Amino acid sequence: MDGSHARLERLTSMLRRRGVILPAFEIHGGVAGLFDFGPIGGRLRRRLKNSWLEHWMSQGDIVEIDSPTITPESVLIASGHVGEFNDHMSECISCERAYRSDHLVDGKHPNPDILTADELDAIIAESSIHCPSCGATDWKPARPMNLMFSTRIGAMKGGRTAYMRPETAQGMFMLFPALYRHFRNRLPFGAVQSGKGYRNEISPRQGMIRLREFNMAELEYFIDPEVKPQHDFSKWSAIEFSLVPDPELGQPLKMGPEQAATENIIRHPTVAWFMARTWDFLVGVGIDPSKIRFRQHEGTEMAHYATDCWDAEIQGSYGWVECVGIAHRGCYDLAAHETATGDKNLRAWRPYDEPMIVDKTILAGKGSVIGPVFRDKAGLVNTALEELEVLTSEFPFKLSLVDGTSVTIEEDMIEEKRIQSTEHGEWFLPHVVEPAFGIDRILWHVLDHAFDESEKGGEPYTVLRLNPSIAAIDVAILPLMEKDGLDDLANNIHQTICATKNLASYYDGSGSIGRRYARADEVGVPWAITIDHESLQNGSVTIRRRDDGKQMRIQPDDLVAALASDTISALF
RNA sequence: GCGGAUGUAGUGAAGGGGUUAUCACCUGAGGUUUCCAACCUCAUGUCACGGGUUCAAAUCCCGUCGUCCGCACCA
Repeated sequence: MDGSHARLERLTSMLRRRGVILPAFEIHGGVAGLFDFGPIGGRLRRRLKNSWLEHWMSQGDIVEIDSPTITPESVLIASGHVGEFNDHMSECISCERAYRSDHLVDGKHPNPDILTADELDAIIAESSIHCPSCGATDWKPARPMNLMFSTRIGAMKGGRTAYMRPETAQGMFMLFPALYRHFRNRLPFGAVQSGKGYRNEISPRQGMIRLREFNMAELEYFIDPEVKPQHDFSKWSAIEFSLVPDPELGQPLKMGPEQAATENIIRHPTVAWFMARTWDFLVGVGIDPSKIRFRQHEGTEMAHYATDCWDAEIQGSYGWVECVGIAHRGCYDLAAHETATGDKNLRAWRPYDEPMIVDKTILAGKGSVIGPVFRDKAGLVNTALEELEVLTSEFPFKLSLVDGTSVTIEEDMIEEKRIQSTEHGEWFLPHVVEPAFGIDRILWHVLDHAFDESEKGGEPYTVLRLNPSIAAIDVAILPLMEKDGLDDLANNIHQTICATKNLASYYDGSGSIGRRYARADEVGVPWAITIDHESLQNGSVTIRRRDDGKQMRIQPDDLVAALASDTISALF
């Protein structure tokens, strides 16, 4: 443990020293939970995000959207975040332990969630709630603990309360009608969004693991709950995942995704599918496969919206850390927004195989009687009669109208009528499966797993074994000496590479060649080229592979082409 | 949020009421060097922030902020 702690300190030091990840606002004293991505980290994160986007977009039925980070309060009330995030805490005066106030009054009130701080304090005092830890009954006043950053839209007094979004998912739900049109009314489809999320954590700790402003990347995949999903799991037939089910349901085991879905360990095949695709992504960006496991949320731990949730956890310097949450949210969100707004565009249309002929017997008002009796209310009466679920044969009876009044219906006012209609399908709320990725946590573990300490000539030697597809810098340009025109040639090559799409190089001419290799290795540059006197004669340069130090000569044009097409490894 | 520890160049550390704050590595310049942290010379850069005590504060005191550990919390 001490050894791994020391390694963690060396890693964090290196990340600061080399401009990968640094505490933000440091000259003003710093702010916990906020980090800068420096010249290496910024590009590294960009590439990780791009890999993520490409990974999901490659599926063909997924599009990218982007929505505001400032979110009106009503959206987050509907989604449940305002309630969830507005916990009150009560602190015991004698032992100073803090507990959630609503948990303390559990059982003393039918719905403790909705109580204000004063109401909570009143119940705690009246019922002389004992501290679960020390048994005392004296409590400090309940204090709200809002985990969202609040702000106001609009200046002056007329502003509207808003929050910085705690997740990007709501953006996708807001855009459901547009997505549904985009996909020509056909499920399943998905939308991804990658951006900032905000949570005003009480005490951010553990470096990049718990942040106040963080990079999240979420996918919402909308499905028809009545259609059996068709997923091809053959790609993972030989792979077994480490699965940790809810302890009440089963023991940890190793199993492929298809079998786990078949045996109902993973409750929905689409969740299994996204777990498998997530595994591919993580391994593809350089996470050690043996350090990935999927853990099922326990019933009590499940987020307010989820019906089944599996976290992809990655093992690193901080132990097992949740980096991806793959949740089956059911129709929770769309239903909540529909209820809150009354908007009917959050549904999808499911055609029946055969049109359905619906026979209905209704009580229809006789216009000649209803009209004169009820006059301007006659229309309302007719509507109410048609909507009656249970037909009565007792008269007279009271009929409630939508305007809140009620009228008395006599037998002679109505007649039974059979009507027949043909229904071709129905509107339903799609279900959604949501893989949500903490980009910063994944980036941290990519660095953690790539950080390789060894020895070279008796000296400690550090190599960041980043996957070339996400390494911040593709190639280091090293003139053997900065004279005789070697530096000019090196600079030309540097310019050419930087001007090539998706490639970045850096020029380093100071210090011995070994020192410069070491500097490049430390930040994970996969390739280094040196320019020597032979380069001046025939143009060729030496290319060195980071991971084994192997070298060969190559023409700069061929090098750029091979780098751009990612075929350079094949040359060795 | 509570308790404990702590904050000195980019990194890691030593020191400490007194005039120019020390060391190593790193970084930069020059020299040397024909491919894996070599060597020589020189140089840049630091006492977290704010207040107090004092003739004098980086040092003592208080507060704030940050960091680490424990408790609590953790879409």
